[in-house]
Amino acid sequence: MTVIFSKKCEYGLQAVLYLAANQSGDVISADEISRKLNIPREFISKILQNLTESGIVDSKKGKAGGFFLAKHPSKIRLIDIVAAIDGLEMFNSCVLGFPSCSPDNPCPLHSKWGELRSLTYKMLNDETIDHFKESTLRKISNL
Amino acid sequence: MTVIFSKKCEYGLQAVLYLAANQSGDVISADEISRKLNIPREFISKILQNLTESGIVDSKKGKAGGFFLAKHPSKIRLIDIVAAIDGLEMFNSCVLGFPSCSPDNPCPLHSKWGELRSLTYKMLNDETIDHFKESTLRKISNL
DNA sequence: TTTTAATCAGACAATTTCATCTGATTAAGT
DNA sequence: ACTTAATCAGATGAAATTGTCTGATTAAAA
Repeated sequence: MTVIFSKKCEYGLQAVLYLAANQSGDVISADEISRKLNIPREFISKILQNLTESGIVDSKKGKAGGFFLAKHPSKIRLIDIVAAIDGLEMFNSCVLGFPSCSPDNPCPLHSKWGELRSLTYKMLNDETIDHFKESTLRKISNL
Repeated sequence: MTVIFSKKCEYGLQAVLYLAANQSGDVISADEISRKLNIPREFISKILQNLTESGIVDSKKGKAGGFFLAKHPSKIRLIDIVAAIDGLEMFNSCVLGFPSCSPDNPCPLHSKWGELRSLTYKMLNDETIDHFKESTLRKISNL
C-alpha cells in the first residue's frame, strides 16, 4: 500500500482539527473524539498523549478532564503535527530508497519528485489549523 | 513513518530502471540486481515475479536465465510499476483517512492535497522509463 | 545425460505498525 | 470521604509489511 501519512498521523491530524473546531471552550475527552471520528478509543488516547508530550495539545486530568489545544490555532501548523507523529524523514530521504540521494548523486527521480515534495512541504508548513475550522465543522456534521 | 511508496515498490522501481538501463541486451539475473542495488536477494526475486505476472518484465527460465523488459521502455510508465505493486488506491483515498471524501463531502485538506496528488499522478503517468536511462547509469556507477 | 544455475511457488519468520488491555493516578461531584 | 470518570504509563496482542527458506521446475553447458 502507498501512503502519505501513517494511520497514527491521519488520526492525529483529525483529532487536532477537531479540537480546533471546538466552539465551546470546554475540554474534549478522548472518548468523544473516538466516537465522533470513529477512531479506536485506546488508539486515539495514546496519540493524544503523544501530542501532549509534543506540546501541541494540553490535557486536564481527572473527572471531567480532556484535551484542548496548547497554543492558538494560528500557531499550530500542519507540519508540526506531522513532525510530532511521523517525523520529517520523508522530506529528506530518497523516494526510491537509495541510501544516499543528493543533488551530487541524485537518483533518477530526484528532481521530478523533489519538486513535488517541496510543494507538499510548503503546503504543510504554510497551513495553520485555524484555516480549517469551517471545513472541519462541515465535515464533522456529515460523518 | 511517512512514506510515498512501499519498500516493495521502491525496489521494484529500482529494478525496472536497472533493466531499462541495461546496454547489453542480455537477460539479467535476480542475483545481479540484488548485488548491484543492495536489495535482499529473495525479496527482489519475489518482486520480479510479481512484475512478470503484471506483464512489465518478462523472464527466461533455467541456467543463464534472468529478467528483461516485456515492452519497449518508452511504453512503460512509472505509474504502471506503482499500479502493479502498490496499487493506485492512494490516488483516490482520503489523505486524512476519512471513509468518504469527495468534492461533495470534502475533508479539510481535500483541495490542498488534491492538487499535489494530481501533480504527483501526472508526473508518474507522464514519465516513461526510457527518460531515466542516463540518470540510472550514473546512479548505478556511484553505488 | 548429468550437473549447474536460474526462475517459480508457497510456506515460514521477523519486524513494524496498528490496536487493546490492565492498572495507576488525578480530580470533580455527591 | 467515596465514587466516578477522566488521563497516563507500560505491557501485550493482532495484522500488515518486509524478508527468508525449502523444494520444484526449467534449460544451458559440461
